[in-house]
Amino acid sequence: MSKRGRPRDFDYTSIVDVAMKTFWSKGYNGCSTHDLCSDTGLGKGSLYNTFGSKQDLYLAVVEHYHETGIREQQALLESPGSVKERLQNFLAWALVEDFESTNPTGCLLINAGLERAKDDPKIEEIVSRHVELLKQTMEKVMEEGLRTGEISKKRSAVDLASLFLSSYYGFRVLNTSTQNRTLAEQIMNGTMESIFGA
Amino acid sequence: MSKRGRPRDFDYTSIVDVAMKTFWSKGYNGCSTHDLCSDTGLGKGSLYNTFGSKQDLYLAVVEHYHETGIREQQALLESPGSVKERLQNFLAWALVEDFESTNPTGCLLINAGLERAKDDPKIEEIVSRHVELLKQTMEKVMEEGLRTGEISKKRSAVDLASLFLSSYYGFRVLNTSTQNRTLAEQIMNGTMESIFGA
DNA sequence: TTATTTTTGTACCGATTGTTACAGTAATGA
DNA sequence: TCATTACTGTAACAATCGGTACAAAAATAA
Repeated sequence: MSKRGRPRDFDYTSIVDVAMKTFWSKGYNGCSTHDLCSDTGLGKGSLYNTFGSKQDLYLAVVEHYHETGIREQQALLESPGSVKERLQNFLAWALVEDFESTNPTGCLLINAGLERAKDDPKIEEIVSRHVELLKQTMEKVMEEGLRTGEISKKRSAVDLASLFLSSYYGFRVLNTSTQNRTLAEQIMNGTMESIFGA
Repeated sequence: MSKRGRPRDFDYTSIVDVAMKTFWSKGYNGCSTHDLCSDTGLGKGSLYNTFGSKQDLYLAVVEHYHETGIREQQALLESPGSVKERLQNFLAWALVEDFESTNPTGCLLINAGLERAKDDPKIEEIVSRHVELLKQTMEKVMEEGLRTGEISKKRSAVDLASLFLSSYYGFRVLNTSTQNRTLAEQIMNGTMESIFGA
């Protein structure tokens, strides 16, 4: 007695995934419901029946981006290998995202935070949650580095994580805005040196 | 024989300044020509006769933001006082901008870079130019710090400037997206420690 | 004054905005 | 089969989009 009536002939998550790329490349205000329909292949009826509104769909999209993103980031930061290698890999992954990905350029979460956090508290909540989780993971990595001596002491894990966090987000923004690969590599150098430098 | 005909009864720069705040708080796609007209008090005739198009007005706005911004930033970084004080003041200024300003929150240049650089090469050019100038100024400051010994050596001025640059932009983005003042202060700590820490 | 030039406000343009209404279709449980 | 339920596609909605046309207004140079 659970499901009666015609079942939908598309997969919810696949549609969210397609809509994600549309929002990602055009922005929230920069794309229309027509764009979303033609990209997903859905009619307006199905789209609104399933997601309610453009705003709700965007919410589902950003939530989905957050979930897959934080998993990927945590995997990179908690992988085997030295702390230095892991942080290096993290930045290298971001570099690929910003310069060589088949996905739209940049970080959707940053875009969402800047374009919509002010107008949509739920977006601000997701972004804050993501940042908090990422920062906590970074703190654990820094603690490990301090414990093993990979990071020469004198700084707290919180300070180190905060620095790495902000540098990472600046990295993403500058990559997207200027597409300057030389600068990107200088930032990677500067960031790694600031943590592991003699 | 220079100027004939009815002179406009508004000040060009003042209008750019008002339009700046409209674009700043709503984004390029998020604000309409109607918004711009009602905020500036201009009719559509005057607006289009003077600026040509929404895109052109936005360009003038971003250019204006760049010019006044880079001047302010350079003044902070080249003011008298120790290198440490100057960098501290720079971040403190950004903190005020993001949490206590009467202006719209955040950095218009970042917004412009993320929302429009991909679609408007002229926007990308302004952002790149601004970042390059800011970075050069930071490099000079770092060189001075290294020369005087305020910054304990082993790192190049370029690496130091790149780090400070990315951390600064991440700072702005996180402030705007999460409005988390505790995090902001941790980032300031972490960034300053990474440069001046023992 | 008069001819010229520019600005200004208003009306208007077709296109697009996000959203809804609804008839038609397709699956279900009884 | 049949009543019920849900999904799909199309048409349409008022509102708004960026931009233009144009006549009235206001200033100048002569």
